[in-house]
Amino acid sequence: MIKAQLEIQPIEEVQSLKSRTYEALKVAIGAMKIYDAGAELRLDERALSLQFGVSRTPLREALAQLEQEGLVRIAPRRGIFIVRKTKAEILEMITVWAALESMAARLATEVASDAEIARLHGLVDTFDSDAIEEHMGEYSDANIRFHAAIIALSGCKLIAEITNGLFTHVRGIRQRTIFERDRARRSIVDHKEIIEALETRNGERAERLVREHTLKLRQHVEQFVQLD
Amino acid sequence: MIKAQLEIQPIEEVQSLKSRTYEALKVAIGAMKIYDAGAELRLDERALSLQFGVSRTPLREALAQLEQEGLVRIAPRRGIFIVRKTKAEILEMITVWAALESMAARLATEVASDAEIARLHGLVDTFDSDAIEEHMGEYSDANIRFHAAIIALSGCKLIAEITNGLFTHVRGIRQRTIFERDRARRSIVDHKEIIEALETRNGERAERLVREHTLKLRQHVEQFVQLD
DNA sequence: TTTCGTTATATGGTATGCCAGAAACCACCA
DNA sequence: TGGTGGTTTCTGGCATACCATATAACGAAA
Repeated sequence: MIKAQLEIQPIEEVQSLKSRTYEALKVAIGAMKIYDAGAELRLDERALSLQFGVSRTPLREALAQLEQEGLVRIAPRRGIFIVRKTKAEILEMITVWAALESMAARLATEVASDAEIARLHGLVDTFDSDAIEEHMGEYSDANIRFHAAIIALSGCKLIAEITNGLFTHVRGIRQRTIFERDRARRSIVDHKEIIEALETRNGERAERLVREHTLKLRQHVEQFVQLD
Repeated sequence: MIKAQLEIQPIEEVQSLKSRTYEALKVAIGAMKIYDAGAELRLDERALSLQFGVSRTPLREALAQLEQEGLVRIAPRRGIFIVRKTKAEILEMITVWAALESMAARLATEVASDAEIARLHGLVDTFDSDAIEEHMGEYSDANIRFHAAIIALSGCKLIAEITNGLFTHVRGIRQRTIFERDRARRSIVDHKEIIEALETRNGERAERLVREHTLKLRQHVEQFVQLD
């Protein structure tokens, strides 16, 4: 007998103003080109509360969370400032990223299924052609997704969480990072090697390749990106 | 000519109630044995605001930060609950720790001075004797400081920051972790090997040793610590 | 006695108002 | 004209009052 079951779907949980304000602020800050000279880094509580249409209380709680996350700095009776990361801090973030993603690669060789690993090809092989420079935008996206995929394959939620947090900060820099032709091409070669190491379940090698790959980025940023 | 200079010292910066409440709550939560069965995990805003002698506003901002940090969960109109980490989450934290500290060890071989590395002996050689079991408390402290020292030697502030955050969560577990005699003894052997790798500036080896050392802890917790 | 509906209460969510301190502004004096 | 000191204003910190909802308590009906 077939029961006519009620289609139950979770009640649309309208999030609190605090959390919605938090998200909105995060997006807004992410969209700002805070590294452009003369960018306005000051936030005004009252102005924001008007813009968002909420009172200062939930707004301030959202700001407290963003402060904890390191996105803004609250100076008592001075103002609220978007934090501009120094180059040294960016380099540290990339270093931490290297540590975490390489560990993720090692874990992936232990826990990911063959099918899951095989799916990585889709994020790399597309750009096999020599016409990379024409698809830099797409490549940049695929590049990010490739690294996120490895982290996902590790099954370690915490690594995903932390690297996500780092990404929030590094995103601003990305706008100013120039991928010259050779870097993109060599990056693809690296990615293929990484996939191969994962497929052969060579944890040691996968870890090393990912680490070295990311440290190349570190070196590149250190050498060519000007911030301060 | 010697000037009679005014001895200027920075004015005692009285922190905001928010940040002081944040610190106090963090300490209070850390001191709680939240993993004991029947432990009270619910926090009451109004009661806390009375206990701390502050209004709910700064208290709530502090709680918002703790929520961001993952120490508490705020359920709308239900209550505020101290987050009990699952065993799986603890294991992930140790994994992340392994990734970060091993990277720190690698960095330390590149940037730390000989003198700084030599100072590590002080945290290990003391326990050379076979009477470790009589000084478990001290050893536990020295053990923690040893790992913190390696991280400090890397010069990477971000690694220190993240591992500190992890430590806040793992501290609660530590109370329930039994260090049996052999683990302590073998731990000291590991530490000596690590120091030697650092002294010989063998980054590859230092990284591997630290990683394996921490993954041993992971394995131990996975096998012997019961939480859920 | 049990169950269901109603009411009361407890608890977090939000708005608002006032306060204190910092910075900007301005007037006055040298 | 330049600098100093007072005053105003702007801004975040904090307290409090009220609101909405989840849960508990209670009572009536079956």
